[in-house]
Amino acid sequence: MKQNRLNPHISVDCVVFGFDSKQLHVLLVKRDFVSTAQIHAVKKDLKLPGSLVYEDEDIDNAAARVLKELTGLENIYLSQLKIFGHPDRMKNQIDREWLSQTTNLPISRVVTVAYYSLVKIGQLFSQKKLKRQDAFWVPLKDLGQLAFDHNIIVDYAVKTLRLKLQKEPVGFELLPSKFTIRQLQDLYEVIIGRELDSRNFRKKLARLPYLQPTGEKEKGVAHKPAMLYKFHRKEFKKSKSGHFDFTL
Amino acid sequence: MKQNRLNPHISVDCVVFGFDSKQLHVLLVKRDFVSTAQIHAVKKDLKLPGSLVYEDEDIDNAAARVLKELTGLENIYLSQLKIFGHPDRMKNQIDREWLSQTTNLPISRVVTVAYYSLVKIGQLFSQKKLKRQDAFWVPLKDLGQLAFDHNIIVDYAVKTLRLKLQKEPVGFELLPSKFTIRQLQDLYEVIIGRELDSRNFRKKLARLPYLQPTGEKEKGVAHKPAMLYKFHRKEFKKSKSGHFDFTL
DNA sequence: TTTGTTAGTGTATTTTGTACGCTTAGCTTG
DNA sequence: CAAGCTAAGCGTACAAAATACACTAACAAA
Repeated sequence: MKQNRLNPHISVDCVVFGFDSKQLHVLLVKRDFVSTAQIHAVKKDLKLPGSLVYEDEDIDNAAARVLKELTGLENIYLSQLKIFGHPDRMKNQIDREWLSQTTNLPISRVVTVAYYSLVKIGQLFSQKKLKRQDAFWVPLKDLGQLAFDHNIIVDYAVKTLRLKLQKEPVGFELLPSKFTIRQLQDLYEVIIGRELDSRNFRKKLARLPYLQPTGEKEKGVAHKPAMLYKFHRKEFKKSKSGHFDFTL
Repeated sequence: MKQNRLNPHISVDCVVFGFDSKQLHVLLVKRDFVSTAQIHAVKKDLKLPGSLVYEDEDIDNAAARVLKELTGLENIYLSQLKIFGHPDRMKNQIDREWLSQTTNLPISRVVTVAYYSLVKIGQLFSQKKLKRQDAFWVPLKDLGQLAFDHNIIVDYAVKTLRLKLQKEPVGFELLPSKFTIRQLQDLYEVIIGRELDSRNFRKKLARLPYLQPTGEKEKGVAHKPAMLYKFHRKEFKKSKSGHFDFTL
């Protein structure tokens, strides 16, 4: 199943978000590339982890495989974001050169399927499985210019993340398994770009059956230590399958 | 721009929803097809309007073009739904035969980009531009078996429609430009699959700046005639760009 | 022991959701 | 032409949720 031919028409790209209790980051990989013209600045040589899919491979699987190959991340929930298929999205000469060098295939037009995902940042660097050391967390705020149309893809992913947050408590995916309320609130503030009242935030949380205190407390902080909480996935699923709201 | 080569790897398919004040319908087209083996039942020969994209064509444009070619529908807002790219999605022999007959291309694997859209049913049949008369509205409830993996695509589209309704007042797209509150409520009840209290429904509506009475009334009904309302798109956009909610 | 810093609780007010009953306008039917 | 049917449209009382705002508690560092 592995050593198949590559399908030179369809690729996948993954936008993986991480949160370090300060800001949102995106996982990028370095593009090794020797231009025929000149050597390019490092900033220009970052891209989303992505690649062509195999002729005989499901697209969703391809995304998971590529992410693993390029970053070592495994068993990550990837969600389809959107397809980017403008015929000119590869018009940049550098991009075309890179593609033909790395694939040895005649490339005419590549349609890419973008995926996005949320991970706890620790997960990446704690893993020994990192196959290549050229995967980086880059703060969303200073992404600089990426290869291909990857800036557009990231922008779209950020919007989608915000929308997603309007309906699902997806924030928990970005935090360690035990976290404080403050961490959760910081995360929400970063994503929605607005400050929240911590008292009302807590009040909302108190109603949730799927947020449970662990009994443990934070240690080594220079102030009153906070309670650590866990997200109970099973409880969440139970509570979710209830009513159904609508908007007019 | 038109008479380009077809890209035999990527197709588009459109799930177009319509509402006839009773139930939801999906727009389907007949597939003309002479099987080498036998003639198939009509039910089996319905499919979503869709086709391969041209080599040099933006995917979003392709969806609009195909929809127009197959159904006459034009200037419809199409939204990307999901990509369906399982390698076996074309394993059915009949589907393969049909494809190679209609395209005269060597087809190995086709990844399709599904789009969905909401239209007022009248719009289709009032148009003279209907190029082919083999486009039909079929009630969602009795779709029967469709070609390819189109049943899966429709199911996914229905789910997405429901989700969409949780965040945007997308219902107006399905009604004629002037409609009664009752029509709007019926629509919502069909989509969310639950009855709503009409008094509270009205109360919610009363707060919306973008729902405006026209002054006209229904005619020829065997009861008190209802006021006709309009959806004001500009007002809606204004009101939308305000706050930002989130879910925990 | 004092100081700085964040955790964590409480209350009053406003807004929104929910449940439910009655009157009104027009057509239909005897 | 009057009585009756049907859906429109309004109003009220109660519950739940969002919002605004102020203080005490626990720990580390100085």
